[in-house]
Amino acid sequence: MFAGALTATQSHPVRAQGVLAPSFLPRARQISLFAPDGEIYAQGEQAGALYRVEFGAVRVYRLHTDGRRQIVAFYFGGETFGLEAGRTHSFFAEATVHTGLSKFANAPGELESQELMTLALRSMLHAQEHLLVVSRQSAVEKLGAFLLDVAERQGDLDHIDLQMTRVDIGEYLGMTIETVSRSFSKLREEGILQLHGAKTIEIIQPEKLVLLCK
Amino acid sequence: MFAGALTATQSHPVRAQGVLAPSFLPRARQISLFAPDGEIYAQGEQAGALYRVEFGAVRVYRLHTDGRRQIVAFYFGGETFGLEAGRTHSFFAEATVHTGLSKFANAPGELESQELMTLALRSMLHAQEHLLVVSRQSAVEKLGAFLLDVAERQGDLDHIDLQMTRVDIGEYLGMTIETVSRSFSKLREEGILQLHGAKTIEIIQPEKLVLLCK
DNA sequence: CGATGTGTTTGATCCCTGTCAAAGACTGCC
DNA sequence: GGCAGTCTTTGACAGGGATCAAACACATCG
Repeated sequence: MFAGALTATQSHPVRAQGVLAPSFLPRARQISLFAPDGEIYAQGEQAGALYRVEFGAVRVYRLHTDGRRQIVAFYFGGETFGLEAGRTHSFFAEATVHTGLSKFANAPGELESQELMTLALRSMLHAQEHLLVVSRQSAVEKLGAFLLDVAERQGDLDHIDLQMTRVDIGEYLGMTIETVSRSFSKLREEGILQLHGAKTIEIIQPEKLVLLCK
Repeated sequence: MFAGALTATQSHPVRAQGVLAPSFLPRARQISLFAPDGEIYAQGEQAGALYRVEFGAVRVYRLHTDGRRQIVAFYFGGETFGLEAGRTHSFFAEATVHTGLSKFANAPGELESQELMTLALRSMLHAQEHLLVVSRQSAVEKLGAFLLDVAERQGDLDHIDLQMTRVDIGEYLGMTIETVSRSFSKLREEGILQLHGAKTIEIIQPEKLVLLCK
């Protein structure tokens, strides 16, 4: 699970595409590496650090009492996560693929900073956006909205590198992997997108996709 | 894509109930009254105030482009809402019944306060709780979880005064009014609850309800 | 107190998605 | 490069909720 830590190497600049390159945080000295499914933190653990994704991707989720998993967010390169309301984590965080993270200490007193407030409000906003997507009616629309979100966050509106499995997508959108797969097929059949392997996606007709999901 | 904001508040996990008399905010001088469906604020309007529900209930919602409405939160007596990430509201807020609100000024500079940060994070937590309920789970389970939430927030675990219509509940839980109604009937048939009129509910077997909804 | 309109319940039917099953594609490893 | 295991796709089927429709309760007002 834990994949050790790589010292030094401040790694590539990382595209700070819009989302939260926390310039206000102390510069990280090292990057921790995580293998796929590697645990970053668990529910109940002491919170108090922020993480920035240098490369790879992270899923943050919660477990239902019946064992089902609800993924509440994914984080990609350049994005920051880990902020918590209390002293302990109320979610689990894992890498979905080989992932590198910078860790920033975060003393409680610093919580008052304007930037952290912004981070908190954005998380709140994202949670609400997610709610709107999940409560959308059809499976194809959910998937489409998800793909548009990922494309925008990855900075390329035509090509997506899905750094996660169908299981992850299903648990994020609240549907089974079969339905996820069928929805992909439907979008492909309609000429909206093309799949080069299961995880490399080309959006052929972005306008059509936007129309479908909005 | 992020336009802005978020209505925050108190609710779920933290059972401070009725609390949330935000001592750090200036005391309100008067109570504004709203008729059922009365608009409190609209999407796009200037934000910058917090509201506390004195009596009645409030729905906060967003409109999908297809005209469907997604209610993201209800607020009852003693609870506070209206916090926004940006300068404008990204949601609509309306009274569901005859409602009284106290309004608190909230200058932008005050956003750094620790209390407001907590409010934002709790709001995020509530959104994610809501997500767990809405995605997955059967209609009966959704309704059950909703009723348990409301009962706890209203302070009486056995009696609920639903200050909203079936339409509101449906738009909150992501299902049609027919399904909401059928779910009520099912819970009644199983002896879990009893309805005195459509909006006055008595929970006969709270334990059974908890078991059902996990 | 009855009338009208709104809100709720119940019924019948259809379709989407979950479930079970199996074949096909891809990846990592030897 | 070939094998094994995992991930993905596709198919068949069933069930739950959406949709369409109508009867039933309830509130407000004349």
